[in-house]
Amino acid sequence: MTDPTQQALIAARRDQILDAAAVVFAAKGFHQTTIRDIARHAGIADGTIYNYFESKPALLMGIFQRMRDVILREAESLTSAPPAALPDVRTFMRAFLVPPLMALKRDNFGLFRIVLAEMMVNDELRALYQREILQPALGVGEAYLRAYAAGRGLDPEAAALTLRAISGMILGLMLHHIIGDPVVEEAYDRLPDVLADLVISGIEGQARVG
Amino acid sequence: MTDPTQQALIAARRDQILDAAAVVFAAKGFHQTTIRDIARHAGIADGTIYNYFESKPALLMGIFQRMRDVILREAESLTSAPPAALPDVRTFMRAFLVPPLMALKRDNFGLFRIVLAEMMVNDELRALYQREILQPALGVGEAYLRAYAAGRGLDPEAAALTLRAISGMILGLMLHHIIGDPVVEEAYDRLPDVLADLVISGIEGQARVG
Amino acid sequence: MTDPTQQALIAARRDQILDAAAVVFAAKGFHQTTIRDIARHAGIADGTIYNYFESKPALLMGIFQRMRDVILREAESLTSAPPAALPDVRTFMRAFLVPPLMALKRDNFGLFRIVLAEMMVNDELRALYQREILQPALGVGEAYLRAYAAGRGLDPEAAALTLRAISGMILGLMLHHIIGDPVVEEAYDRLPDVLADLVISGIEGQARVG
Amino acid sequence: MTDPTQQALIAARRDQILDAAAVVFAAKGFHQTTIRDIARHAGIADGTIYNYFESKPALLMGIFQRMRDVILREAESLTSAPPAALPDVRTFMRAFLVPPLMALKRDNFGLFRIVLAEMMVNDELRALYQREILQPALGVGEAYLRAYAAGRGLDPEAAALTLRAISGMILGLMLHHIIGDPVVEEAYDRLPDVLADLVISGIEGQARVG
DNA sequence: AATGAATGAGAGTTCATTCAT
DNA sequence: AATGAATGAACTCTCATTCAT
Repeated sequence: MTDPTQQALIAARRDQILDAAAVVFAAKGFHQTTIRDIARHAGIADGTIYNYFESKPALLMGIFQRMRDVILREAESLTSAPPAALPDVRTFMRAFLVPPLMALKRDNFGLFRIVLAEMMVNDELRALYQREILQPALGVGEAYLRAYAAGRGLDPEAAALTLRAISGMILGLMLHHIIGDPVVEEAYDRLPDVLADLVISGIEGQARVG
Repeated sequence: MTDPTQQALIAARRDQILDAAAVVFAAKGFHQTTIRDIARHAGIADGTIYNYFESKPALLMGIFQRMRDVILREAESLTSAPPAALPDVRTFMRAFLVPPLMALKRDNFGLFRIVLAEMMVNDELRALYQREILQPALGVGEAYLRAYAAGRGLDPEAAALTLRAISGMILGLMLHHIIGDPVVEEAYDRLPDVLADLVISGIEGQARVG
Repeated sequence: MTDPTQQALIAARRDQILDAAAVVFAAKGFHQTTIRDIARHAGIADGTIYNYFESKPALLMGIFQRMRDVILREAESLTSAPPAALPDVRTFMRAFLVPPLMALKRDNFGLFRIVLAEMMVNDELRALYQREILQPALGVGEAYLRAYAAGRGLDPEAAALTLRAISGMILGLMLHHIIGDPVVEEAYDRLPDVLADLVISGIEGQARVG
Repeated sequence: MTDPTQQALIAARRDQILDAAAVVFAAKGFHQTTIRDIARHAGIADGTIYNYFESKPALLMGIFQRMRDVILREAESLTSAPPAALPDVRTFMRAFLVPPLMALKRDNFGLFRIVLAEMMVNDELRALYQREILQPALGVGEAYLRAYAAGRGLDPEAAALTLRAISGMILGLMLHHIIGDPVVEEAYDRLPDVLADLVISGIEGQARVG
């Protein structure tokens, strides 16, 4: 049961199945994909999938949890960095903007599209995203922004909402890309810089305006 | 065939069906909704729906096209206003931000959720949104922003991307609301103001930075 | 909804399906029968069955309820007879024995076999049989036996158990037939007489013994 | 191959599996039970079962054959008793009635329920029961009854049918218990006496009537 | 034009059985 | 001999769509 070789085999098979599911889901969408599609793509029998996953939705959850694990691991290396002093705004902003934008680009937007679509309709998935990805990410950002605001005499209460605006901007631009806006598609790689400029100016502007 | 009474009757029936479909889709999602659900909710027979719509996806397209018509009509009143002089930034920004944010709030985010979800997966719907809603809206904004940039000696080439950032911010914050971020839920009505501040400062900042 | 023609059509279709189900169940058993078997035998599509019945077990319940209705109708003609005086023992005994023995013979034991088999395993079916067939039948018999015992100075408390013995005898002999005991098969038609003799002597014997 | 230690091991494993199968079948029914259920309950692997039994139905046959062996062994001690003189009727009747009634009570009616259910549908099982249990038991009884009838000047031809009536009564009362008749449940232990009384009177009555 | 019963392809899932280890 | 992962045929049930009335 705790035989490490067995564990590895099981994990490998799970991964094999999730890999296949991810590819097919990304290509055809969750509802358009059949279990048989996934099994064929993984080179296994239909029934085998059910030795590793409860149901078809469980496959999506499995994919999502793998995504989350990757993100968390990346985030850790970010957070665990020496928090000696606050990094300067631009450094922080880029550290906040780059990972999600690039993570998405890496998998070609395919999976995110599917997960996002299903999230609109699947309460469990939505709650999971909200709890395990969105809130933690916002938490890190909010802590920095509050500290920054405090040091500049800005209204720290605005931090939470400003952060949502920034995070929303990221999310929204990824959506633009998915939807197929050619401008965003073409300039996607320049987004971190452009956004950082815009946001930093925006925040500093709040100082003058506030 | 072109009997106006007939036409009106047909239009009324189509609306009745789309109304029912909108309610049920919003409540249960597109795939979870059956034609029977919609027929029952509209108080008609299943088969009748097929006298007015080709298929189940066609219902979603129908809903979407009605949404588009409403939006276009609203936009018209905006654009057709005397373009004598450029409005000031804040006025324009609010005119750009408020309609989508409020349109969504009006229908309780239900339909947008469904349309968005299906857009991720349905090429036709995605193209339609891109072509008939997103690009026109961006076009209006971009025209203003270019003019504004020109008048201020800013880089007009940045306008397109900046506008996407703004538009993405709107989209992303609506997503935040749908996903259930409590901060956005609570402060939703203040978003236009906060965003306008942020964006205006951001743009003006670009002037200094650039 | 209450259109009598519609009602008749629906009832006819239900009957058509139950007829087919009864034939196939009797031939192959409940679990060995597929919905497709039944549909084919009824000359309809698989899906049509589900317009009239919730599920496969519901078909068995439907069959059972029809059986019950037939039995009740027969029993009514028995009970509603002028209860002026108690019939003599032999008359009553035969009236008690003949209907179940003959009802079974009529349908060739096939359905009873299936219903009995499923009753062993299906709580709902068992409860229904117990409540709607067994107990009512026993009730009628017990009333007579108590009256008879009272009139003869016998222990009326023994009536309940004696009646179960008689009823059990009927059930058991039907089982013998189903199992294929050649003696019972051959003499099945003489059973009412033989049993009546045995039982009457047995009861009267209780008088002397008691 | 004929290594006695091996043989014993194999027999032990077979018994272990049948024990598990008996428990699970009794609890959930034959069709509701999976091979995995049985394997888990026996603490072995699914595949191991197939080293000892051909198929799932073969497990039921195995259980049944063990039941038969027990019954035969019990019957032997009955039959092998000094057949010097005929026992008196009451003694014989109780010897005929008690074993099946008590055997059933012992295993809580669970297995019998399942075996009976499957017997209705499984020809092989039915034939086995008929050939190896029912007919032998009836044979013993019939021999006695014929001798008894001969000694009393009764019609020996009635013996066969009368015996079926008695045997049927036993079977039927066990069914009543399984179906859940509260009267039979409560008085189950008194059945041998009540039945013996009824039957003896019945038989003797035949003498007077005949 | 409206109906809704009929259709049947196709879905997700189960599980008896096999067989490489 | 024991294992249990893999298999895939077969199942029940759903539902978009059709069409005779």
